[in-house]
Amino acid sequence: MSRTNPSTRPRFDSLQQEVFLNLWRTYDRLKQIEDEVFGQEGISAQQYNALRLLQTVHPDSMQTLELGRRLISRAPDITRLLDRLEQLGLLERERRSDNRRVVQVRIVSAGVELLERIHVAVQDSHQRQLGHMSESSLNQLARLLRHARRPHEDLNHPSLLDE
Amino acid sequence: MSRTNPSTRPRFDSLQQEVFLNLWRTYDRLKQIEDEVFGQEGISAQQYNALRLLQTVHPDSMQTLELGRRLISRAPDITRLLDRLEQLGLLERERRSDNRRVVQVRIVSAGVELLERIHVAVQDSHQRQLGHMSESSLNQLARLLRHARRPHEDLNHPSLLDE
DNA sequence: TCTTGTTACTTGTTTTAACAACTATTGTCT
DNA sequence: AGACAATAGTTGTTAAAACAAGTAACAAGA
Repeated sequence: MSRTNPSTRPRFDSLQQEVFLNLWRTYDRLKQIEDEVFGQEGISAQQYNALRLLQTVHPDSMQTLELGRRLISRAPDITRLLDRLEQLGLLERERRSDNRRVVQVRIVSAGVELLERIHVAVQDSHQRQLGHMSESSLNQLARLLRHARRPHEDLNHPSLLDE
Repeated sequence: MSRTNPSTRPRFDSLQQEVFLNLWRTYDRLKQIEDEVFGQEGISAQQYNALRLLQTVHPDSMQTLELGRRLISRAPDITRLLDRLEQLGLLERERRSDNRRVVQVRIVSAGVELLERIHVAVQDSHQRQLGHMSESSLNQLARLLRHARRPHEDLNHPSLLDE
């Protein structure tokens, strides 16, 4: 509880709590902005993220849990997330014959087209979210965020966000 | 798209996107840590937050939508959030006689006791989340997070996080 | 080859979240 | 006073998240 000057922060129990609450609120506010874009296409940010990952390996496929691990946000419900995208005709799944436990997931043309269709709107939303910050502030913020979560990342399965 | 050196970030469409994804992932990882604490008491972080706000005015009450506006994360479903806390016997609600549209919410003793009971565990979780960062890094991070969301805050209804 | 264990999902169930539509009250304008 | 708008919640409905338990397929050792 290294508070050198309590009078400046009377409403938090600790500096760590203050930072976490700021993180939570900032995420919530910024998320709302990009959710407007995804809402218009009828998908969620998490679903978009899954499609993006599949696009990086297209026309190859990726196995279900591997995809789940690489998502920005953890997804214990990866099966049904993919169910919905499959029902929308955005991807296809196939059980692998050499190991029938594994299900391979592949984005299909309608999925690629959706990504292309909303690409500009997504970029616009990121500008609206953070376009008011300088490049150096953004780099600094990214660095601090990575530092904040580093001890909590699974080193065996780093996300594409980790350096 | 002020990317001076694209080769260092080949996997993002923009610096703004990179920062937002880092924010999302960091929030997700840190949230998981404190959710363990709340899970043991059977409440959510958002519910805990509502109780905390009510505690700040205890033994006075606060009206429903005012409480909803002050939550860290927006809560369009504030009615049912309060329903659950009321069913747990942690708060009480009363329709105001001088304006029967308004419902006043007040934390009751069981709610205060719950907050006292888990206070230490919550503080511990914040230490586990961010205890590895220096005080100056934490202050810098808090400052950048406030800067990031400033244009998106409702100036008419600032949260207690805003300076 | 027959357990026993591990892996890779699936399913069931319960909470939450999000959005829209709806009700009850009060305020305002004529 | 009556009409109309605005306020403060509530309810209905659907989608998504979280957690636990269950199933099928493969792996490894006795």
